[in-house]
Amino acid sequence: MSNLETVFNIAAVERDTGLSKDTLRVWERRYDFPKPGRDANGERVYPQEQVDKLRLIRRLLDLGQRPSKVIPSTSAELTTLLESYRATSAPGTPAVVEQELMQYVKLHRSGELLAALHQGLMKQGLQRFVAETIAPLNEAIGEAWVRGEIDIPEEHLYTEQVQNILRGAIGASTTSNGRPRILLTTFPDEYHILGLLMAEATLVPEGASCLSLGTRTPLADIQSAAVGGKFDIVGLSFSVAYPARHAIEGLVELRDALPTHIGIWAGGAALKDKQRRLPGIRVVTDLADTLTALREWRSVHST
Amino acid sequence: MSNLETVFNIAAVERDTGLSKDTLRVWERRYDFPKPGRDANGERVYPQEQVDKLRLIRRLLDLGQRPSKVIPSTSAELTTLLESYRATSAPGTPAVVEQELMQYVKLHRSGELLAALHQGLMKQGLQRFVAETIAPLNEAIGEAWVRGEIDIPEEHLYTEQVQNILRGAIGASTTSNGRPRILLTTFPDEYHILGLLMAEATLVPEGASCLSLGTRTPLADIQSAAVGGKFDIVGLSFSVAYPARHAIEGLVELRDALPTHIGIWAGGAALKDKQRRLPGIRVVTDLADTLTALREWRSVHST
DNA sequence: CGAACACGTTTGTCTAGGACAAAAATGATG
DNA sequence: CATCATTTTTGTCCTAGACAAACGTGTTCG
Repeated sequence: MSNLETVFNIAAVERDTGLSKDTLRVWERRYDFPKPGRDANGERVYPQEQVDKLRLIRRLLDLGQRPSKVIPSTSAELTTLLESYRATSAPGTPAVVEQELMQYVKLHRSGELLAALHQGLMKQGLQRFVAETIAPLNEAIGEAWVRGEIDIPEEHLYTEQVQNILRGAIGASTTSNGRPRILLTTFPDEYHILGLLMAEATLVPEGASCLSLGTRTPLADIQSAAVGGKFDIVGLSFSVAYPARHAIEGLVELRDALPTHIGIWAGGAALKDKQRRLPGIRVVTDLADTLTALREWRSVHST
Repeated sequence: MSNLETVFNIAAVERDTGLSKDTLRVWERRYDFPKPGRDANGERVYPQEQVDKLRLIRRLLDLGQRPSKVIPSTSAELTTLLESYRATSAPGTPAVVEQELMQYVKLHRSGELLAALHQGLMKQGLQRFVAETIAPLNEAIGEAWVRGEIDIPEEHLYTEQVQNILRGAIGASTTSNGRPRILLTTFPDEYHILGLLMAEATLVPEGASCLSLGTRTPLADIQSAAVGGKFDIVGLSFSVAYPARHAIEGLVELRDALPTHIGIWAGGAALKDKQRRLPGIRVVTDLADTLTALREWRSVHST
């Protein structure tokens, strides 16, 4: 049996952590971490543990820490630090159901997971199910991922099951003539689709007609699809891992490329507190705010 | 609206064209194009026309052209070349329904597309719908893409709608205790999911219990998921675009990493005629063959 | 006491050319 | 014709220096 000792090249680490190749190299130069090995060709080879630590660091940077502070710490210290954030922020979200679902993910109980999700959907209805079950669960999964408690296949399994549930429910309640007409997609280097599906699941029951292009649409194509399809709004989703700077640059460029009568809504953790750098763009802070944005649009466009 | 002379920095060009910064710089060195200006800080500044030409080039590369051939040409010549692709490969004579669906894709009639797909599903049942409608349509879409008749957003739109339909239908007929237990996924650099969904839609009605991990699962994770989840079979899907050599290497490595009692099924256009280089792996030629493989497994494992 | 400004530090991205392996094209051989 | 070996093409990685934007800190002023 061959050894599948997991190592990563620099491109893979960029994908997994959201830290650019340039950043990874300059950190190595300045802070002496990460310290990858080299293969026969002199190219960097990152072991699993260093990638894990980089993910922890990335998470702390998103929380406002600075590289020089966190990079020298050990993984254990970083985990403690992350948990201290967790303690301060989470006000009353006990969620027994959430813990149960999380267990199914960790134990690969896909059957039970699907059944429990289905049950939640039936009980709460699509919108509440998404807002009260899926969204918090997403966050819990993200945190567990950073803490190394869950793995890629577990995250894949989770994403697949949620997609199965949400796409089924969206398909059942879809309308094609409602207003506004909303085009949903992501930028080319964003792979995460759950944000889009959650937005669609929130908007469709309100009578908006949503069209999702899935992930990874080039900017020029977003523009031509929006104009050609006579959409009122373009909705973009950014996961935590998406570099805020990229998001802002891309959004500004898109705003410039679209006629002013087409609105842009941008949502996701990467854009928290970035509204002031995004004139002409509606930053959607969470799913409830998505509904607020919808009401705003309708009150402005009612004649 | 945008100011008269819109210019782009290298990061923006990477976003807009999908060509990496490294590639842009090395082309400039080797082919003397693109030839961006420089700002006060000595950094590249790309004018609109060069970005437009880069997009044309990108498109031609996707169609199989090589950089050294196309980069020296003018934009006008490239446009002509692109149009020649449309003219050359005459489309065969696809079925009437198929043509109708294709029209919906081209015209962005997502509502009608979804309705027609739904109707097809109701009329034919899941298995026949997949084999007789979706599979040929997939091929027609692929050909139209090569001919330049459809674009990235149209392909995305198609993929999304088919996913909505198939996931809904699979969810409705899923069983969790059937045999064999099949794990479905793709290798890390394969993004296309429709092959997996079609396989799942074919197998689930036969009473197999399928678990899809979605796309892009690292080899080591496929291995641990297959062993940990006590699966009987691992199913991999490869789209036309997937390099056959990579597929073969990966499959051989996976075969080596899995215990012999776990079967490997590999399907997709990339593996046509490669069976003899893949000992211990069942190459599945099409959807009908998938059912044959299932029957084979059951007759061998019936006690 | 808080806002506004100036200053030093931190940090990410850009630059140049060199190098090399994977992929494609080409030629040779069964 | 198909398979194998060789050459050319092409994308990605390398090093190490530079600099502007973001950030933190200290100072001054209303």
